[in-house]
Amino acid sequence: MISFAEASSTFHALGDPTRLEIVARLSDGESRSITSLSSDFDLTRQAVTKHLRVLEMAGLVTKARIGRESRFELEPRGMTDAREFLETVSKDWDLALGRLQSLVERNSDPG
Amino acid sequence: MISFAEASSTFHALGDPTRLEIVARLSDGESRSITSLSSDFDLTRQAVTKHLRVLEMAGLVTKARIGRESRFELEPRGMTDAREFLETVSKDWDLALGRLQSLVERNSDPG
DNA sequence: GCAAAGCGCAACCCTTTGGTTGCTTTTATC
DNA sequence: GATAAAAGCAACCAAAGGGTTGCGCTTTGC
Repeated sequence: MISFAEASSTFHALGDPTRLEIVARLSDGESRSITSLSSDFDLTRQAVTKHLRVLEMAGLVTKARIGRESRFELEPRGMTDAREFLETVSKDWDLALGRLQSLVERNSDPG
Repeated sequence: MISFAEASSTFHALGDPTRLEIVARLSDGESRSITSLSSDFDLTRQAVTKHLRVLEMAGLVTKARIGRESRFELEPRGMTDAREFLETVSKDWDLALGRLQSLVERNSDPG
């Protein structure tokens, strides 16, 4: 399982609208340069660069220098880890609710 | 589907270690008062209150005033929505990768 | 009815963050 | 080899975030 620290880092990276949209744009599996990504937003190249660094640190994208370009692509492992974290919490909840439910049924059972 | 704005709000709420742990502690399905939750952390009650407000705004927990207590419990819908968002992105990626894969196979096919 | 528990509100403080501008460095291209 | 494209680096700035303290309000309980 992914650690709490890693999970919160991943969620923090996804918790910005611009970064979330960058991730969504990269979900077509293709790599993009910083300039190319910047053209999608009303932001400076440097601002986008900073966002990409945050995503990279969280393990959500990977960077590759190709010629004079820095190309970024999605690292699906990061997202999978985050999903699994949420699934774990949800399962805990479901389980607890199930126990509660059976407890209620047992108590309301007049047998 | 959940909107980008909602999703980034949810991820932002989960992107803090303290808040993530609050969510985990509430995953047993039971409600807790602010003072009770505060005792789990080395933080002031007010600090925890602020975190709870962020979680509430993101739709991850619900608040209920009972007597002199404010009891919070997990709202699993918020987490489900976040999970579904990540699943969508992952599926897009898988799909794109599938297309890429079949393209490669077609081109390398000597037939 | 009074003390204490639980909470809300407001002010304040320091750090992080998201953004900018300006300048240098590396790589293509003609 | 000069020019332009792409990116990196550094300084700076305003706003948001996470935290605190202090005080007042409601509910409980003796």
